[in-house]
Amino acid sequence: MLVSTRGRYALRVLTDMAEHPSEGYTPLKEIAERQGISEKYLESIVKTLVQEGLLLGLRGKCGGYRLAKTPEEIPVGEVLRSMEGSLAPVSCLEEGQPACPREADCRTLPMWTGLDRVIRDYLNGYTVADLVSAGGI
Amino acid sequence: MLVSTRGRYALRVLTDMAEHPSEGYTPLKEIAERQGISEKYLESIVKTLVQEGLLLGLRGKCGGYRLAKTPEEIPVGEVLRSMEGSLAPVSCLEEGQPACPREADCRTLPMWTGLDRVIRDYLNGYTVADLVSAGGI
DNA sequence: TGTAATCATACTGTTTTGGTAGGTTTATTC
DNA sequence: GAATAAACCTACCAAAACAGTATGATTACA
Repeated sequence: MLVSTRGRYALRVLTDMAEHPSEGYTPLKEIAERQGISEKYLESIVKTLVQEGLLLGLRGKCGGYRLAKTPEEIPVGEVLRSMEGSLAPVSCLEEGQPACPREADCRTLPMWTGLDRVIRDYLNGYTVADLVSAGGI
Repeated sequence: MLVSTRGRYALRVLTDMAEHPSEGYTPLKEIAERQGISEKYLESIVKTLVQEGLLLGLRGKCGGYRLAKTPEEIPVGEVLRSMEGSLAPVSCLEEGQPACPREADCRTLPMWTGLDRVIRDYLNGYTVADLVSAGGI
C-alpha cells in the first residue's frame, strides 16, 4: 500500500516550484539541490510530469521547467496518478482492465470500490497550493 | 498503492469461512478448492492469520482452521494490516519508525497523515460480516 | 499405528523499484 | 559562430519484493 518514491518525489518537486516562483524556467539542478535528491533520478520523474501536462520544459541555456498550471489547479491525486499509473487499490479497478470473471460473485468488490472512492476523493480535494500553505517552520 | 495478493487472499479466506460456518475446524484444502487458490500458497497466508490471532489452527486428523472471533468482530483493516504489516501510505507513518529528520519542515506530512486516517477509518468501519452480506449473485 | 491435517524451512523465477551512466539535441549568450 | 547550459533519450544495473513451489517435520485423532 506504500506510495512509491517517484510519487513522493514528484510532489516535492511541484511543491518546491510553487514555493519558489520564478519569472522564467527553473533548472532541475536547482530543485535537486534544494530537495537533496539526485538530479539524474529526478530527470525521469520530471519527464513523466511533462508528458502528463503538469510541467513545461524548455531546453537550452536558461532553460528548465515551470508549472503548467497554478498550484491551486494541481490536485495531489492527479500528480500521484500520473506517477503510479493508477490510484486503484486493486488491479481490477484500473481503467482499461478487462472485467474480472468473478465480478458478479465477488464478495470484496464493493468494499474495494468504496476504498477507491474514499482515496480519490481525499487526494483530489488536496492541491499543491494546500501543501505549500500547510508546511512547517 | 496496490494491496498485495496476500492481503486479498486473506480476505477471501476469512469471508469464505464466514460463509461456510462449521461446528469444528475446516481444513485448508477445502477452502483452497472453493476459492481456486493454491493450498500451498494459502498456507503461508493462513499462518500469519493464526499468529495475528484472527484464526485458530488445529493439527492432526479432523484439524483445520476456524475463526477466532465472529465475522462482525473482524474489521477489514485489521486483516489487511496483519498481512501488509502496515496500512500507512508512506513509511514515515509506520509505527516503530524513527522520526523523520525533515518532519518539522515537511510540506507533505499533514496530507499523508490525513490520507492514512481516511484509509484506516474506512477499512475499520467494514467487517468480514459486511463482506459476506454485500456479496453478489 | 496409519492418516490427515497443520506447521516449518528453504528455494526459485519474475517483476518492480530505485538509481546510475553516457550521450544527443536544443536554445541562449558571448 | 562557437561555447555553454540546459532538457531529453537510451540503456543498464543491483537489490528488494512478490508470488509461488517443494520438501519435510510434527501433531492429533481414529
